Amino acid sequence: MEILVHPAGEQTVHLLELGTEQRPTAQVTHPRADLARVVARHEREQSVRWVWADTAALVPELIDAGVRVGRCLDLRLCRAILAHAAPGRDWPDLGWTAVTAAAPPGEVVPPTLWEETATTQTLSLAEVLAERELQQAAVAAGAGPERMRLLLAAESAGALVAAEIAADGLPWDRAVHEELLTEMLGPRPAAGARPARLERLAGQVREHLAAPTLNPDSQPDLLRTLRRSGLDVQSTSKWEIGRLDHPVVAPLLEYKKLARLLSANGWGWLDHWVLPGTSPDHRHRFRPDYVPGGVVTGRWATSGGGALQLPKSLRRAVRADPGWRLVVADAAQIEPRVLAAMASDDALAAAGQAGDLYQGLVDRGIMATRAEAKVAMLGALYGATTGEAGRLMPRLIRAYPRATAVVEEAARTGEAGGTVHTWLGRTTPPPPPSWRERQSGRDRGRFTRNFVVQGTAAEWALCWMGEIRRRLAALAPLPERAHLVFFLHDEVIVHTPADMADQVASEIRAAATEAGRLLFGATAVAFPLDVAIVDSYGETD
DNA sequence: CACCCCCGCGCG
DNA sequence: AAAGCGCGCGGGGGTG
Repeated sequence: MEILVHPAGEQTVHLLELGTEQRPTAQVTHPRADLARVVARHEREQSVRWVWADTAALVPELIDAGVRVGRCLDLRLCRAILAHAAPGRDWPDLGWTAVTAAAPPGEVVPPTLWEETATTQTLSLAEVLAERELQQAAVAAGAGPERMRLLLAAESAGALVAAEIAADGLPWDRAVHEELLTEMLGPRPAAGARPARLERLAGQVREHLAAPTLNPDSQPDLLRTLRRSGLDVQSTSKWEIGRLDHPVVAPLLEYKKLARLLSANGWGWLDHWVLPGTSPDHRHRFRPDYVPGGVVTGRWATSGGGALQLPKSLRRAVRADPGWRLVVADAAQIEPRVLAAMASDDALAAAGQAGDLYQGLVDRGIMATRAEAKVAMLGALYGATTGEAGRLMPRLIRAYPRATAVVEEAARTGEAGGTVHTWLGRTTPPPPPSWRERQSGRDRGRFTRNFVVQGTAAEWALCWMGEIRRRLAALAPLPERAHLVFFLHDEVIVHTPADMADQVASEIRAAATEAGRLLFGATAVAFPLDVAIVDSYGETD
């Protein structure tokens, strides 16, 4: 059954059973403080799909109260998908344009910001009910109602996962992180000062360039100084500097690497984003602020913390609690596999059957080396026309005409100003009316080409995670339940009691197969994972 | 001072 | 200095 939850102000909350004929059959009003208890009772008694405007606005208080829900429908996220899929319908403005950014931990948020983001509070019950009915009508009238329902369910499950990861946090070993920083940068400096190692490197750079006042953090200053030293560079990128023959290259590249580490994940980041866990025998926790559906293609984004850019060099600091383990799983070559399934390309499916799809291309004599196979495949997915990828393209098209036709077709549609959609029906926004003035058709074509694959891969990942979440909930009750703690496009980390790690690993594998079946039915495409059971994320590099 | 853009680099 | 997609983030430096 479906129950709509609608907070009315700070004090009360309405619960409405949604009848099969889309009309509410029973409405109950509770004090807001009772919400978690009421939700928990329903969860115990029957299988419920909760329907609400905004998961991020409701679920954290349930989690705080120790209550987890099985399924939901997040109307705000569904609206974002449906408004693009059915642009002809008359969608009222509900103030849902912006993604809700949660406050970083410990941050004092100005009240005005809260007022701007807490837009769902102002909606009336009637508006939410009307929205729900509009959405159902749009789904039913759409090109693929079944697929769209799966997408909306998966997107909503993602919102639950994101809320739970924020609550549970990624276990983080502060001491390991601090050791790494000290090792690479030197001891923690006074606020605003450069760490010793960086200061030394800056000195070497200034010396090699005979520029005693150079600020290596200033791109204009650095570019000017390099050119004045007779170095023919157009930028200060490490790519370009790396091919120079000059004694400044080594210290400068090292400086850039370490300066990046300091500014992105230094002591400041650690203080701000890694906080004590809820229990004394826990490690600290990094709580990523994921934004489900934050990317046009349907990938997640982040808003603060940079969880999706966690440098590999720091992954050693991600460590399970004592008595717990991390199960790290990533989907091997998910984008080409998804493409093979979309195109029913049995030849490409067969190449990926044994495990490594790129190696499969080599074994079949299509490409000479694995590196070549990867470059060619990524080139096809991204729309490469020149260089090595462009040169290899004809061989790929000849070997896999069905799969390559899917992305070529998406590119042609985009070049002509059309919209394309993913397997489950997420649609590109239309190009703005004046797009040709600012963007070439080729640019738009590369975007739509990649959209269908990146977006469908994101759908697979959502189904995978939703299925993992469902299976883990069935495995054990809280608080000893294994739980998702990290997500990175095609990779997950589950934090699990050590004695359940093997079981968790096999559930994660089964979930991957199930995700493929949910999206594509009986497909010839395999969705293998690389799975590792470790104490530290760094062990998987 | 707040705001915005550019650049460069981390991730997939 | 990217060929070839999608992002977030921080620092510098300019503008109002």
